Amino acid sequence: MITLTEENYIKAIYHLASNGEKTVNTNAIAAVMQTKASSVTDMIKKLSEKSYVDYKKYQGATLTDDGKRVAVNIIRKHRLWEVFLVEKLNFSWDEVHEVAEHLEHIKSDKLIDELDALLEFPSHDPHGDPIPDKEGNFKHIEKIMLAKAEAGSTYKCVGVDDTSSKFLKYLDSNSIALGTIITIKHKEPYDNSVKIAFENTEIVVSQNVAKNIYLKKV
Amino acid sequence: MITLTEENYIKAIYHLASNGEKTVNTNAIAAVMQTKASSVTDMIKKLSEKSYVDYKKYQGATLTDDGKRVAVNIIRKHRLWEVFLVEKLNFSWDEVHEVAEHLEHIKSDKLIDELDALLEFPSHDPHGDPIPDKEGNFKHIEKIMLAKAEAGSTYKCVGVDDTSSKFLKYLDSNSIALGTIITIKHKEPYDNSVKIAFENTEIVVSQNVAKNIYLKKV
DNA sequence: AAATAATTTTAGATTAGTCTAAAAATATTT
DNA sequence: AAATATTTTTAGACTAATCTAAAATTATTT
Repeated sequence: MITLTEENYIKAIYHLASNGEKTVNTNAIAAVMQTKASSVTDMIKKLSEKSYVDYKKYQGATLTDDGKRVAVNIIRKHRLWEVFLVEKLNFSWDEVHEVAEHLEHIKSDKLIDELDALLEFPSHDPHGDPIPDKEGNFKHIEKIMLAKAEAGSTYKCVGVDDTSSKFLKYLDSNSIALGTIITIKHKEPYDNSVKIAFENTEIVVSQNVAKNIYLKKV
Repeated sequence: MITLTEENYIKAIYHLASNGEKTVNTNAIAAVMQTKASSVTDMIKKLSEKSYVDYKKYQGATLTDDGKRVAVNIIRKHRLWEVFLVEKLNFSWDEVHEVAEHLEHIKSDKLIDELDALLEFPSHDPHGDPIPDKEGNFKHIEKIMLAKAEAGSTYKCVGVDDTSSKFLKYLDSNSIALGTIITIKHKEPYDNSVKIAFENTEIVVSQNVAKNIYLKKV
């Protein structure tokens, strides 16, 4: 049996490992889990005993294949529920994350498989993130940060990194959504802001924003 | 903040109070919660401090208005999720209870209101139990136990008491469902079994079964 | 109304997850 | 390479929910 807390730690380790190094350090986990390093050490030991992570003292943690399987399954559930909330329950993309954080822990294979079918096997969630299939395979989409896009080129918006309500509402208020076709007009070296054009509009976005939008060349 | 465990105790007390006396004793709660009387005492004290139950030592517990409000809200969520599982995810009525036990604890008003709308504001769950509205009002259906129905009369099946998978599968295998029109052919005084007729069939059901089926005169 | 039985509560211990404060190990600076 | 800073771990304590065993109360029987 795996507890709710264990699942959340595994998920945190998975996310930390996927955007960066493969071995995850204690403080980083503590930051994500909003807890103290000492608590993380305790939990890592427990997860290590249960074979969800490999752990050597002072050397950080990495997920085992078993741990990865658990993480991907939770992510599958989280993203399917997000699609459900948007498609069937009229949630907007900035409202789904928190509720999905709870729904993702419900354990029932039939529930998830039928939900998947009801939604017609969606490949991406409302933020553009890929949804793993039953076996845990995802289609990796090649995408680049807006911050790294080249001036003069045109792209399609295919995802966001920050899924906080605040950021998504900012995008809404600027009419940027998944699928929006964006041309890079100018990259300002001084503050790394970027001038972009789409649908008769031209706006300048900060570096912070530019790092949280993913594009694909068109 | 109310914990998962507290919610489950409140629900248990509500159900125990609604089929019988208004004051619920410690051992009865322990039986429902599959725990020991001493644990129940501890929890009742805690719920009493939080004003969800009235409690005097050795005198059992009763829900306060606040406690009832919590209980009815959980029941609303439970029954809406059951309808969702049957109507949208192809669950059968014997599969829904366990999953709904978990889904009922997800806290989001928007989630439940939108779910209610998606299901077109159902009045009853898959077992015939009424679904409270947002304000906690349910329409009380007048119904009688099959065991108390009178010989010679005709009724419609409107509910079941036991929602265990075992019992519901028994009903399925005998083609008894909500809405089935049943005529009482004979009540056997020896063992309180009942001979019933419906749709070209005649079967005898035991007293145990007869006590778990609810009928309404037609 | 005693005696006995059943129920309920208390006292003290246990587990999961957390914390603080101090110690140990590793990394960085000088 | 020694000193300092940072990170991680340990030790011991705390809370929520549970348990066992014993004590207290209430209910039932004789």
